[in-house]
Amino acid sequence: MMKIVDRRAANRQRTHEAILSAAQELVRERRQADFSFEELATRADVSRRTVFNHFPTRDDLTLALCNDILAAVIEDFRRCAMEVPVGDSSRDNYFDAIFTALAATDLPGAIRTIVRILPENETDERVSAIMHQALTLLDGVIRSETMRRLPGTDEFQVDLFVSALVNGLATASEHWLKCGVEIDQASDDDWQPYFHAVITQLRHGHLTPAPPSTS
Amino acid sequence: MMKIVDRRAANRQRTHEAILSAAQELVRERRQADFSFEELATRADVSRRTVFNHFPTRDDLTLALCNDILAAVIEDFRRCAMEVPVGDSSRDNYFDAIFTALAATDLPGAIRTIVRILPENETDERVSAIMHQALTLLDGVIRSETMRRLPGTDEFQVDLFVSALVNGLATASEHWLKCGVEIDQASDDDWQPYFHAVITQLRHGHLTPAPPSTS
DNA sequence: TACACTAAGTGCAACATTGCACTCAGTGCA
DNA sequence: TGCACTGAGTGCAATGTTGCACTTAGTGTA
Repeated sequence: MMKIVDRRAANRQRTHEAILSAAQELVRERRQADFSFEELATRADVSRRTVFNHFPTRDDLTLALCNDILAAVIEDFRRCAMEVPVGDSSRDNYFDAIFTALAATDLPGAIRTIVRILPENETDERVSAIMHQALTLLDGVIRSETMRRLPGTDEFQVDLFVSALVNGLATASEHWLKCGVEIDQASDDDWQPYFHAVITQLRHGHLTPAPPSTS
Repeated sequence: MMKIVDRRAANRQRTHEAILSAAQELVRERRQADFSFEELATRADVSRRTVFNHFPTRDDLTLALCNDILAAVIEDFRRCAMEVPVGDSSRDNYFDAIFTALAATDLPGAIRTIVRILPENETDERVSAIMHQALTLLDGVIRSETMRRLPGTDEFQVDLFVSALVNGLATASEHWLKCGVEIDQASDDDWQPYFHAVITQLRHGHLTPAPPSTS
């Protein structure tokens, strides 16, 4: 058993994760984030005061939860990307790999969950901003995978692509939310046209006519 | 999930128990108490300073360990006593029940363990005192069982019996330790004559000739 | 509409753990 | 025999958790 170098930091981290883990558990059971901080504290086996110490406002907790949800997607992406052979460093090959890995994650599930945990009276702008911020967490992992598959690519080019992909996904999620289908009842299939539109535009550029309408 | 009224007390208790539990684990693995406080802390997942906060000296820890070992015997006794029907409130019936429950505990194992965890250079007097103190923990449980099986018995009579039994066991353990057999290698059968001597004397009194020699 | 209740949020002090540096005693080795 | 090392033990301050009391905002009900 390894001796822990900084037990204080480790304990604090453990408490932090226990709170987040408990919150996720409650969201899973409730289908929304309607638990009280008291309830969360009990579930996490810490005091209510401690929950506030770690998450000064409910907003802070909500954002952290969103990040956690995306972290799971990132982990999925990483694992799936590892299972796709590197190939011949062609752009086509690379696009296939990235989109295959992305498609294999539960990104639609994550989007649904994020919507569910936001307060019901949240403004569209606020929902959109949070979704964008969460999706930008994909930035790093996609950048890494890009460097791995297309070594030597100009950094600016990489940034352009990654940025276009991440923002494309954010935009797609926005349109999905506005499509009129109750997001909580939406299936993964409902998300596919939006996802497909993003990857098609990225492959062929914006001079190519848009794919068939998503509605 | 019940809300904990005093989380501080509960957490402190949990830490205390984690340390004791870890110590027991190390004793079980090592066959003696030769672990460092550092090692104990790591096993208990607390800091070394915390171990000292809970057990200011190694002696304090040793005594607490002895108590823990006897607590297990007490729990055994309680469980076994529950399985023996109350009967007719006769003295004979009562003696049978108490001695049956006692015999079903791992009292010899507890004695062996206690000896093992004491420092090798501990004096006979010290070993004896610790053993006595530990065995007196049986006092309460035997008293309760006596009141349950012989309701209305004079309290003085109860005290006489309980005291005679507990001190008899302590004396028996002392003689067992002095019998020349390496206690660590002793079997439960080696203990039986000593145990038997105690219960016989308690049943019939000291005017009856002593049972056959224990050596 | 006023009041009671609930829950988020806040300030502050008590408490328990932790880190760190140190002393002291015992042990082993050159 | 002196020195280096190890582990028990100690003092003290930093850190994180906890308890408690309070404020504020929102909600429901008589």
